[in-house]
Amino acid sequence: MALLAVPQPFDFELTTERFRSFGRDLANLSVDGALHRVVGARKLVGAEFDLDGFYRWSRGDPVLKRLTKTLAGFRPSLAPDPFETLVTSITAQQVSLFAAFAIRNRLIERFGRRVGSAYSFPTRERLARAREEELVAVGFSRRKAEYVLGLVREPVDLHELASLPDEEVKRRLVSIRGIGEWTAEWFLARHLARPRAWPVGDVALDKAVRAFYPEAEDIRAFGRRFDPFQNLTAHYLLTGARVAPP
DNA sequence: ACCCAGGCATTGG
DNA sequence: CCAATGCATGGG
Repeated sequence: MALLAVPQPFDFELTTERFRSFGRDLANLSVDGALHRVVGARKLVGAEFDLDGFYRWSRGDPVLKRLTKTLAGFRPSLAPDPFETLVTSITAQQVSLFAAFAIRNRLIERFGRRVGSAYSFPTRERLARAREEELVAVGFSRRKAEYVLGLVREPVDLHELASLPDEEVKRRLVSIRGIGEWTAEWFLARHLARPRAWPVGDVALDKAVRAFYPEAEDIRAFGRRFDPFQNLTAHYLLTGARVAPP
């Protein structure tokens, strides 16, 4: 971390808050204030977000104006690897993040590689050799185990998606069984850092938006007012709902 | 014993 | 096109 150049402003505690709020996270282990991560540190601290532009733009919205002050320096952490992003999202579909983290930790312990006090996330190659029963044993539903095993067999180059526009990324991801709009939007938001990603259908985002904007009706339509900062807005509302509720 | 939680595919109208 | 249903875990 000492050699990592992070743009200012930056608040380490706020940026890593999510890794501590839903139980222990084996792949993003927070110990004694230091964040241990095997690879991808720059992504992890959200270095590529345009916070200055967001803060200037947010002055026109009283809710975000307050949140950007309260959460000053919060850089949404990004997921460094596309495969890990998708598998992690599958674990989080429908269930609480407490349950998702527990299942994900068991997946990592079972199929990942231990590196010091942290673990590397299971590779696509390793999970390609996993059996459905083994995934069920760590807590996946049978259906979700099918999704993961189907994903590892998809002939798609997940790294190539980074070069495509938002809509094309979504189109390709949603064509994969087990990946719907919610998962695709979070991929755009948390892996590719696309400014306009807006995870419609997310129950936590839905609740956060309604908490801060009681007048909100359709969340998809409401997101347009945050253009072109939907991604940062979603993250500030979600974290705000936890640490600085209205 | 419920109910909810950062969805999705499947089925049936 | 939309409504109903099953899924499996963790916390309240």
